[in-house]
Amino acid sequence: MPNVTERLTPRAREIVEAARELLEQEGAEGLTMRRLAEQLGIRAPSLYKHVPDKATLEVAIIATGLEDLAAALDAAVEGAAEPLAALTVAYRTFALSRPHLYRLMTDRPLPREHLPAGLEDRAAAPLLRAAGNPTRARAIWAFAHGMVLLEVSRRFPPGADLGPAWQEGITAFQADASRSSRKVGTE
Amino acid sequence: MPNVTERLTPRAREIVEAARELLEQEGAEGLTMRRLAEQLGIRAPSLYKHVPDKATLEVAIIATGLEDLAAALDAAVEGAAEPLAALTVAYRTFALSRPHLYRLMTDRPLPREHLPAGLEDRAAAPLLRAAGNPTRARAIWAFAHGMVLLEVSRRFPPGADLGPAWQEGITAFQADASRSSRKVGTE
DNA sequence: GTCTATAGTGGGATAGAC
DNA sequence: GTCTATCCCACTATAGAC
Repeated sequence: MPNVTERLTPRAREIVEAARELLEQEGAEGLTMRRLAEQLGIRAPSLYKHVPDKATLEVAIIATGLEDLAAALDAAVEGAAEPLAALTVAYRTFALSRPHLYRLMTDRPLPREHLPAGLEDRAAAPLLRAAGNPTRARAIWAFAHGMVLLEVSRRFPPGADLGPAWQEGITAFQADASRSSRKVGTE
Repeated sequence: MPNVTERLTPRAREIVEAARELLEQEGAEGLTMRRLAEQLGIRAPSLYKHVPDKATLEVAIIATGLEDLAAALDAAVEGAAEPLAALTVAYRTFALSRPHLYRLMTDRPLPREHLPAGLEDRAAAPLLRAAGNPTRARAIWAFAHGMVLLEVSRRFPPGADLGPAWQEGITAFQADASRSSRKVGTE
């Protein structure tokens, strides 16, 4: 299983695209080779002429998701007055608009050996820049990730207003940023 | 499917206990009625004399996990000089020592109708007290939840030192707490 | 409380023809 | 590039005997 997004035949690309749609409509359990074939109007065994197995297909889906995330975050910081706030909003929007893809992307260790080189770094770069150092970037990522997952898993009490909670975290980390840059500069 | 932890026969309790162990050893996919029976030295159909179905069993597992979490957090705050720091440490310890149970507890909406009354509130109370208001409690919870999940999913870069990231978040929210209590008091 | 037998469903994947 | 036929696996759950 070599790098996945590269050297994908056009037909394979269509299959990955259909798989993403199916995943989003039906969730991870609904993503089966049989249903995917059905969505494409073919039989399941035909898929194996274009994709070696289901695991490879999932890696390809994850790769497209990371590409999209990187693009969304890049667009969000561009010329933003408050990069941290802009990034968290974009991150939340990304995740809530494709919750099942987001889960697939974060549920498991990244299949780094099978991802295009530099992709993970590209997706992480905007936040790393806004946060100033890896430690703060990780803390802020964790906050956003936790908010998003608790939101899509509907684990907060029903009716909880989450806007203020997001704002609370953003404010806390912004203040922390100025305080810690006074103290230690960048890491 | 009525409230689950109450009115469990002794044999049913043993089954739930074995299920928790199996879950932790094998992960959520390894928790099947067949394997559970095997662990107990019986056949799968025999389980159904004691437990109505698998969904009920999962709810019972979640309930025991919430009980344990509530107890761990209560113990952590008791007499702690820095309740917020103590709580995050206890939360992390809880989750990392039973990652699959933790996932099961947070993956999906809480089955509130089938949980003992007040259990969710009991588990949430220590953080709510330490945070001062629900909004901040939610933000801090999200931070801890995100850290824990990224940690157990091994999504951080390999070798990343996560102690500083935890500290960063704790510090940020502690500072935020004093600032916002000056401004608005409790919610 | 446990068993055997079994129903019913659905999954990933391969062989080989067209 | 797609098909049919098929294998083999695993799962939840029920019926009914002991």
